[in-house]
Order: sequence, then C-alpha cells, then structure tokens
Amino acid sequence: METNGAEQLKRLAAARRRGCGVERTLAVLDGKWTTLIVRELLSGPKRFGEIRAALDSPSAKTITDRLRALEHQRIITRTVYPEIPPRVVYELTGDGHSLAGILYEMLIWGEEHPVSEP
Amino acid sequence: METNGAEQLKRLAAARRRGCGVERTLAVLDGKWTTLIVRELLSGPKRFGEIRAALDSPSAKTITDRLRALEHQRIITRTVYPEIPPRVVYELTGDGHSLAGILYEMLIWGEEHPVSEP
DNA sequence: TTATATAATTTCCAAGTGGAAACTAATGGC
DNA sequence: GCCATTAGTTTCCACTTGGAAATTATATAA
Repeated sequence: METNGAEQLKRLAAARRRGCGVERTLAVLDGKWTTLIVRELLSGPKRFGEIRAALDSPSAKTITDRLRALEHQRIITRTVYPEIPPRVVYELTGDGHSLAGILYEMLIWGEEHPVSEP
Repeated sequence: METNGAEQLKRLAAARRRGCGVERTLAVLDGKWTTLIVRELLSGPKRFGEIRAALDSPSAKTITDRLRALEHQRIITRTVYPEIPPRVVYELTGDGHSLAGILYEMLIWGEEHPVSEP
C-alpha cells in the first residue's frame, strides 16, 4: 500500500471531489464517546460495566446510545447471556477492528503533539 | 515505523493506561466541521470564502468559530491582507500538515466500508 | 449617491447531546 | 421478606452547537 506523503495528498484531493470517505468515517465515529469505546474494545470483548468504568463513567444512557449506534453500523456485536444478574458482552466486528489504523494514527499524533496553549 | 496489527494493538492498550494520545487528538479535531476544514487545507492555503463554499456552506459563524479554535491550537495560521475588500488566507502549520496520516486512514476506511444499513 | 464585494461579528434562537435520578427485571443470599 | 446485583430504560433538564439574520468597515464602480 502506497502511503508516502505526496500520494496521500493526491488521493485526499481527489476524494474531495467525490462523496468522500472521510465524511463517511466521521459519521461512524460520531458522538463524544464513540471513538473511545472503539479504543476500549480493540483490546478484546468487554462487558457493559467494564466499558463504562474505563471511560470515567459517563451516564448509562450515553453509553447505551453509543453502543446501539455502533451495533447498527455493524462495528460491534452485542451478546446477551441470559443469567441473573444479566451479562452483556460487546465485541468488535471485522469492520470494527479495521478502525485500528485510524486510532493508531490518532494515538501517535496525540503523543507527538502535547497540549501547548500559551 | 512499525505499523503491523499486533504492534498497533499493543501500543493502543498501553496508551489506555496513560493519559492517551487518542483523547488529545479528539480534542483537536472537535466539532462538526473541524476535520473537514483540515481536509480542505491539506491541498493548500485557502481563503475564508473558499473553505465555506467547499463545505456545503455552513453558517459564517460556525466556520469562524472552528477556524479560531484551530488557530489557537496552532493547527492553522491566519493571514490578513489589508485590501478592500479584505482577503484572509488560512494555511496549515507543520503540526496541521502532520494530521494528514489520520485523514488518509479515515479516507481509506470510509471508501472500503460504504453505508450498508438494512 | 448608492450598490457591491469580503470577512467577519453579534444577537437571538432551535435543535441536538449528554447527564442525573428514578425505575425495572429476575434470582440468589441473608 | 428484603437486599444486592447488572444492564438497562425512561423522564426530565441543562448545556452546547450550529444556524439565520442583521450589522460593520471601506474602497471602488456605476
């Protein structure tokens, strides 16, 4: 796969004239917590409570909303184990795992550009 | 640069335990139009009106807000040419250009995963 | 004299988003 | 009988975001 700078810029310019994959991706990674949920699941399947705890505990409603949206877009699967109390496990699909490259680039950029407001 | 899948996942898992570069990047690419403004500027400096027209014309206030935020974070520079009528040109900084890798991964993912809701 | 062009800024408002708190369901343990 | 547990759902509310419209500034053109 060709990934040198000049080639990237050429393809990004071409995409601007079409529908644009960037916009499609932004539509999937939409909402305040969505990208971070994907990041959590990259290290393996997780239960509802584990995801919530890892993210500094946003409200249950927020997590549920985001998980539902990701499920509808086939980024994650949801498995309910009919036990008491209930156990629900979320796991990335193949499409979901393929977001790793984006997350990885975000990680690198963020680490190389720490906050520096004057 | 090591970018195979296993190595990426290992580093993403490690980052989860620190502050996290992903969150830092998300803070920069925040807001509905921010990422698309960066995409526009990757192909070269642009005037205010050009950016607005390229983005299906969101309100002037919205564009101004986003451009100001990007300027404060040193992702873009703003150059005013004291002419009548005024001309203002926005251009990516080095830090701004270095976001190209993220945008490129987003482009590829978006093109390889078209919408497929049932 | 008045319209035009460009890049804003300001005010006001509608819609969207996320959070808090209360409630549910079902079973096992005390 | 009552409580704890897990993963929600529901209702309501506050805050944020973005958009519309009016306004500004100023030299040039008609």
